[in-house]
Amino acid sequence: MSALGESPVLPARRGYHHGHLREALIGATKTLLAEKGPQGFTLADAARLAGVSPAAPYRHFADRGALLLAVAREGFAAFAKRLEASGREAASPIDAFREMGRAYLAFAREEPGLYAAMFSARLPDAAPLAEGEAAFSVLVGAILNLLTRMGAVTGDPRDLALQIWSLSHGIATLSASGRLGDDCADAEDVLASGVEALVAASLARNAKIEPRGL
Amino acid sequence: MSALGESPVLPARRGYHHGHLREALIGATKTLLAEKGPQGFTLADAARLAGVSPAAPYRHFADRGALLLAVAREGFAAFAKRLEASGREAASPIDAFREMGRAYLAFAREEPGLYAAMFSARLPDAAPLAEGEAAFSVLVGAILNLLTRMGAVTGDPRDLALQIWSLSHGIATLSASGRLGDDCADAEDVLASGVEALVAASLARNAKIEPRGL
DNA sequence: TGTACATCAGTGAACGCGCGTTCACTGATGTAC
DNA sequence: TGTACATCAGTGAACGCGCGTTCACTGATGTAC
Repeated sequence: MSALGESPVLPARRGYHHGHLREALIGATKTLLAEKGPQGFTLADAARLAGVSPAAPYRHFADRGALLLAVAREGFAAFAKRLEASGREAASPIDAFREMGRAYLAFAREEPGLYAAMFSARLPDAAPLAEGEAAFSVLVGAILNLLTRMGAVTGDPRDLALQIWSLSHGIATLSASGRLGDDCADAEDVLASGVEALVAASLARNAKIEPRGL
Repeated sequence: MSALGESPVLPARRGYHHGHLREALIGATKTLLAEKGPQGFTLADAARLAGVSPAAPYRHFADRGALLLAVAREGFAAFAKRLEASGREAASPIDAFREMGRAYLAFAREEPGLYAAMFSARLPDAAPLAEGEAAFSVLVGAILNLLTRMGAVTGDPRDLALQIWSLSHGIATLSASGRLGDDCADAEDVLASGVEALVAASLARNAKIEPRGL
C-alpha cells in the first residue's frame, strides 16, 4: 500500500542491484505460466514482473529459451521431490503408490502452465533433461519397491514404468484440456484402477505368479 | 516450373476469385502445423501459402482461432475415420484392436502438429468438440465389440475407454516430445501390452470371469 | 440473348502492438594497496 | 582506514520484425427482367 507499488510477489530489491534476479525471473516465469498458460509467457513480461528492465534478463540467461529451460529444470526437480514425498507416510507400498498417482495429478492440476512447459516439445539442446530423467527414476524406484515387496523376482520395471507414466501423463493432459470432465476424483479413479491393472499384468507376466492381495 | 511459381501445394487459382479458399486455408494450416509445429502457425503464413492477401481469410473465418478450430474439427474427423478403418481387415477383434492402437500412434507420429493442435488447450467456445467426441466413441465402440466377443456381459466400457485413450495419448505425446526414445516399435509394444492389461483387468472386474485367450 | 445491378470474394495498404534482442551507458560492489 | 580502479549488474532507448486485424476498394459472379 506504499506510494509506488513494488511488485507484491517478490521482495523489494535492494537499490540498483537486484541481488537475486536470476531466481526472481524464474519465479516470475512460473507465475506467468500459471496465469496465462504455456503460450502466454514472454521475456518482457517476466522482466516486468521482476521489476526490471527488459534487457536485464540477458545478464543471466542467453535468451528466452534458456530461461524457459531453467524453469523446466526447476519444475522437474520440484515434481520429483513431490512424488518422492507423497508416499512416505503410507501404510503399505500399494497405498504409497496410489498416493504417488494422486500427487502426480495434483501437481499437473495445480501448475498446468508449468507442467505443460516441462513437457512441451523438444527443448533447445535436444538432449533429454536430466531433471526429467530423475523424476522418471523416482517412479521407477517406487515401482521396483512395489514389485519386490509383492514377491516378484523380475529385474527391469522399465516397461511398466513407461506404461504408468504414459497413463498418468495422458490423464493429466486430457484432463487439462477439458476432455475428461472436470471432476478430478474421476481422473484419480481412472488412474488408480489403471495402474492396478498394469501392475497386476506385469506381475503375472514376469514372475509367473498369481497376483494376489492387490 | 513455370515462370512465376504458384504454390505447388494447391491447384492454381482461377482468376481473381480463388474458388476454394476455405478448404485451401485449412490445407495450408495443416501444412504449416506439420512443418513448424503447433506454435509456428500464423494466419498471415496460411494466407501466404494459399496465395492470397492477409485479409482474405476474414471472408471465411471470424479470426485466427476460428480457422484453427476448423482445422481441429477436420483433424478429428480424419482421425476417427482412420481409427475406424484400421481394424477392418483384421482376423480377430483382438487383432483389430491392436491395429487400432497402431493407427492411433501412427496418426500422432505422422501429423504431430495437427495432433497437438487438436488436443491443445481449451478451444474458443469451451464446449467439447463434437468431432472429438465422435473419435472417442469409435474407440468406445471397438471396446464394446471386443468385450462382448469375449463374453463379458457388462454394459459401460467408458472407464476402460478413458484408460485406453489416456494411455494412447500419453504415449503419443511423450513420444513426440522425445521422452520415450525414438523407436516407434517400442511405443507400439508399450501400448499393446498396456491395453492388454487394462482389458484383462476390466474383464476380470466386470464379468467376474477368468480372462482367457487374451 | 443481352444488359443492369446487387452481391460476393478478393486486394493492398495501413494500423497499433508487443515482441526478442542489442547497444552504449551508469550506478553499485568489492578488492588491492 | 581510505582511496583508486576493475568488474559486475543493472538502465533505458532503440532496432527491426511480423503479427492479427481493419478499411475502403475493386474485380468477378450470377440473377432478374
